[in-house]
Amino acid sequence: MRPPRPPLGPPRGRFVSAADVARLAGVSRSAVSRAFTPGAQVSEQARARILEAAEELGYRVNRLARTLHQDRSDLVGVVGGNFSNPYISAQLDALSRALHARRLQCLLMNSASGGDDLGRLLDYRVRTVVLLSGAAPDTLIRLCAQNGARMVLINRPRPPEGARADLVLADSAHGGRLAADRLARAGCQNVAVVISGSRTSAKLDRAEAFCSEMALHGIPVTRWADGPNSYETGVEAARALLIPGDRRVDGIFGVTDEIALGVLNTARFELGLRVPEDLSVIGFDDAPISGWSSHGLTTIRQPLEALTRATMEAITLPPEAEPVLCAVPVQLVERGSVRAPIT
Amino acid sequence: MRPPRPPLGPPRGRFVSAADVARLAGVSRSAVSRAFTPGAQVSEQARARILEAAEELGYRVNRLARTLHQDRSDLVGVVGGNFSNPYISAQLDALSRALHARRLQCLLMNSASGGDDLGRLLDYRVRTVVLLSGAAPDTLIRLCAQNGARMVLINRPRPPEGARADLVLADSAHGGRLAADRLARAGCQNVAVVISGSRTSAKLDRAEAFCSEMALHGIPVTRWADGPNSYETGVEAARALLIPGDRRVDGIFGVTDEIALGVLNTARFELGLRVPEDLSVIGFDDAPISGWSSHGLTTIRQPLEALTRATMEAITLPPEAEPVLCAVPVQLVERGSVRAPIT
DNA sequence: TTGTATGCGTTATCAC
DNA sequence: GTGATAACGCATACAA
Repeated sequence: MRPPRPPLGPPRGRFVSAADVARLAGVSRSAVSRAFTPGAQVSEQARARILEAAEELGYRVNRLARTLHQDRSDLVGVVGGNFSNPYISAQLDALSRALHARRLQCLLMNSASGGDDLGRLLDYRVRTVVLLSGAAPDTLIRLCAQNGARMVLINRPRPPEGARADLVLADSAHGGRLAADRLARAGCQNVAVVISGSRTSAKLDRAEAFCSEMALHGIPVTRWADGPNSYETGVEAARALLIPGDRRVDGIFGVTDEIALGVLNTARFELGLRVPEDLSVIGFDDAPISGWSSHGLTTIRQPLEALTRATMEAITLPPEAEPVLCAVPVQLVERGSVRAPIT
Repeated sequence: MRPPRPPLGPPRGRFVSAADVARLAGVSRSAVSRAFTPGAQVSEQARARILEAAEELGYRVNRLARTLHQDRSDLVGVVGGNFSNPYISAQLDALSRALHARRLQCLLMNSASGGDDLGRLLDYRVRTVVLLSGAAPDTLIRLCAQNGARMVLINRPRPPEGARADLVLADSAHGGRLAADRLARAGCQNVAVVISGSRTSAKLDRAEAFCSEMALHGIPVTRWADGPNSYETGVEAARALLIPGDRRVDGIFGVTDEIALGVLNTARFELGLRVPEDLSVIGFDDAPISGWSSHGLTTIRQPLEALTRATMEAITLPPEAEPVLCAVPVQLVERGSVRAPIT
């Protein structure tokens, strides 16, 4: 039992409650509640007195308690594995802005921090879980289904049959083909694709489509798949793939821009190759830094705005709505890291 | 009034509650509560039955309701203005990991999304608010104080007298001096400092210290302050500052790495200057991409680990503990964008 | 060890 | 328009 705190006293490490405000304003708790509920019936006079008291005390409606009563919070769980990845961080920036605009809150979870306690998001009664990276663990899928929370997977592997999840997918296959065609047009004779070892399906899809398309062109493809989705992976791949010789690799597709930038920089500054004269490099994502003049990376762009818009649509669907599938088109962005087409 | 849902029925858009579990396990609700409270008294037998039922239903303790009872959540509000900034995103990545390790949750707020509704964080009864960018609005400071929430400011302006906030500050003044001394040793005769227009005190401090130190060396400094803390700001500053002439600027200090990279790239690729031969560039932060071989930016490093550790210490302090001030040392990192010292 | 009763801060329902 | 009262899901003091 806590002692009733004097209305104007110093903070005691406790949050101000509606009861505190009611006491100061000389009204009942329900009146305070109504004053903060849009469309509720309160006299203008009482309302003003209440708001004044609230302002004085620094009162804020406890949305946790409100959620209790409504069984649906305005929290959205956002899961990512590496927020310093240039594309992920751009995604997060755009998504958090968009959530904020719809008055939803972003409960962030870094899945890189070990044990997949992603289920903990449900402890906070998130209305939706959004996955930016990693595969959706079966336990999480089941947990969301059992608790009626929506799930939005962005460029993630398609979950097992019967799992209810919204899918936002950039057109990986088309992107992979675009990359392949571009390298072919550049006259590449011996190309490689660098995939991270994590083998997320979106990245695999990009690589698969790239390989199939290259097969049509009759151009051999070396596959390099190891390590996380990171710059260092690109660095190591470049060191391994770009060994001098008469059949040296002359074109590389990195399945993410971060990987491609690792390849690009290693080729240029460590191995002394000229890009695009000696080596053509193409990426996938179109992260902001890819356009910097220090890189000039030709890449397959996943438009961030479209991705974010589709994500927000799925997020704001009512819990019982059928899952949606949203395909986001991609496009080639020329920047100069691939040789000009031969005519 | 909702109908009691069949234990194994399909999800009805509602979260599973302890009552549901109790029903299935044939025990009271309190027993369920105890089974999930570490150190509570439950028979091993009941406990097993309860956990099994919980597993089957996909039950998760509602931490929102638990918070209600404890008046202290494990939510930490994290405020940033631009998550795609290379240093901020690295900070966020490290911080979210560290929070997760202490079983705290990260409630993210993007302050760039307009109206400073930062007060909304308190609606979720966050135990602490962490500011990564922007200045702390007075209203937020007051709100936190009145509600007994801690506040941690990372490289932010010192709040008004009497405001209780933990401060984590990299040694801006020392960093600014280090930058100045380094450019002086490189033989620069005419330097500039590029500050963002946002004028956060940490950035101003860096610039001030730089200017004072340069004055000691008798080297004139041009100040350029406009635009946000972004790459483009560096680009525009470079275009404006690096006009050809016999007294051209031969050294530039960018108060953040992102700005410095904008300067560096513009000088190299747009203006055709050689760095460091024609122009020395030095930054502040040591973002991961500054070390990439495409940049090789000499910079003042704020060690991320120390920053994060200090932040976590402040975050985990009890609400009533006195505010702490933690100074984080900085150091010069040589990478080649500044000319070798003249002897 | 177990269940009952109470309180946490809120909203919704109900008399007045 | 207003105030009492009953939920909401949980933890806990207390009784059994």
